[in-house]
Amino acid sequence: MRKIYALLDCNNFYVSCERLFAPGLNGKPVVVLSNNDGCVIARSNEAKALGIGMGEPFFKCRRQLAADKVRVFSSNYPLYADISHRVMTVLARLEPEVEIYSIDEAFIRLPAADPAVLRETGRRIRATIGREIGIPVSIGFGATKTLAKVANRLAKRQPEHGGVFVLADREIDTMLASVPVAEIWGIGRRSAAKLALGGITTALALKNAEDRRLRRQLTVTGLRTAMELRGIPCLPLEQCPPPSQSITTSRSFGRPVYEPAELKEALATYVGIAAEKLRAQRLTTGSLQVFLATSRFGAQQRQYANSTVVTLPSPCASTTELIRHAAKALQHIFRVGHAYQKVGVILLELTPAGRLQPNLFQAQPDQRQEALMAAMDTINHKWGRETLHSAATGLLRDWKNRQNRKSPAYTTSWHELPLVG
DNA sequence: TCTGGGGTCCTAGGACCC
DNA sequence: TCTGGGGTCCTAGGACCC
Repeated sequence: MRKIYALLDCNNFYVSCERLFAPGLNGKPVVVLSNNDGCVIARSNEAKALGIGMGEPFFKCRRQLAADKVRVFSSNYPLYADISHRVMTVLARLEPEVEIYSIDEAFIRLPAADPAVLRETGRRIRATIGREIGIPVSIGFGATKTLAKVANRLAKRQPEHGGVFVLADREIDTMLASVPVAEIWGIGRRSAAKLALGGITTALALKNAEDRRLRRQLTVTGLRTAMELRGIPCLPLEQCPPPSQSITTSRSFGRPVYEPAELKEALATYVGIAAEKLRAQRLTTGSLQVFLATSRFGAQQRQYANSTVVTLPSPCASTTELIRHAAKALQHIFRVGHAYQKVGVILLELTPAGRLQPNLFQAQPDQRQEALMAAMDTINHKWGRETLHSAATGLLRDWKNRQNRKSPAYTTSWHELPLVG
């Protein structure tokens, strides 16, 4: 049976989450900042209308934001993750074939049908999520994932469609002619520039471009995108997420850091978070990469960035053991005198826990360690991250980043429940 | 003063092997 | 002294995504 794809996308997701618990923000300009209050990463429509750009550094637009009375929030990921989960749960109840693609997007696959029928399906999903969760969403339908993305963009940009748009076969070319090629999913800045040299500036021109040339200029990924625009599905619906291949944790510091002791504390903290994610997915890591860097900006100081990979003696998921290896790796790449801006860790070679290849010299995995980690995860899950943490992560933690405008964790912390009246 | 964090996939080129 | 061809694996870097 012929299938059709839909993309559901939460409108201005982080801003919509903030508005859920502060309805006074509806109709007002609102933005949400990235970690460390660095850049603007979500904007309400009112904020977009004021000309605030996506990814704009906060320090550059700070005065404009204040002058225009824009409400500014630090990002509150526990809140957004929880609301996302609720939206996806409702969607999964309504539709059997769903791929959760990101925190605010999901692909749906459903039997092909008359555009009017699809439109009705879209409206029903949209209304149900709006009623039960309170998050506004847009839904676009198309013959492939890439076309569904295009349809979603039209649903969002053209209010007359009421948030739902079906890209019917006969109007595809007319629509694609009006879409700049850079806005197609999978075509970034670099590819768009390459294509422009050959006169390809619209999605329609990409659709009609010659295969050999696409293959050469943009590799198979570019060719796949063009095929998808032609209505030939090349990207499958991934209903169960494939297991992670790597887990990264890193943060920018709130101020430049010079002291190795502070770097070590920060690194231990991130290793602890990464290891917790690792255990939550029931994985172990076979090697880890430690990296550190000075700021990419500010030409006045010397820049330095380096990284190193450590292979572990045997696969491991213990915070304390990983901290030990990471600290040793850090010593290798640390150079005195630099103004460091960030440090981080990547866990690699992830394999399912339980089927360990034990080290020849270590008869069996350390069961006391495992029990300790399990207890720590349980406590932290119940009482909040880092209720219990390794002493290596420090007590003073003066290096921590800034988050001066954070809303409460309304739905995930007993201490921060919203008050009524 | 102040510029995020976490991922995936693809390719070219080098090392190594037979 | 000169001279082949085919294959795998690994890594770094580029590009893209949200």
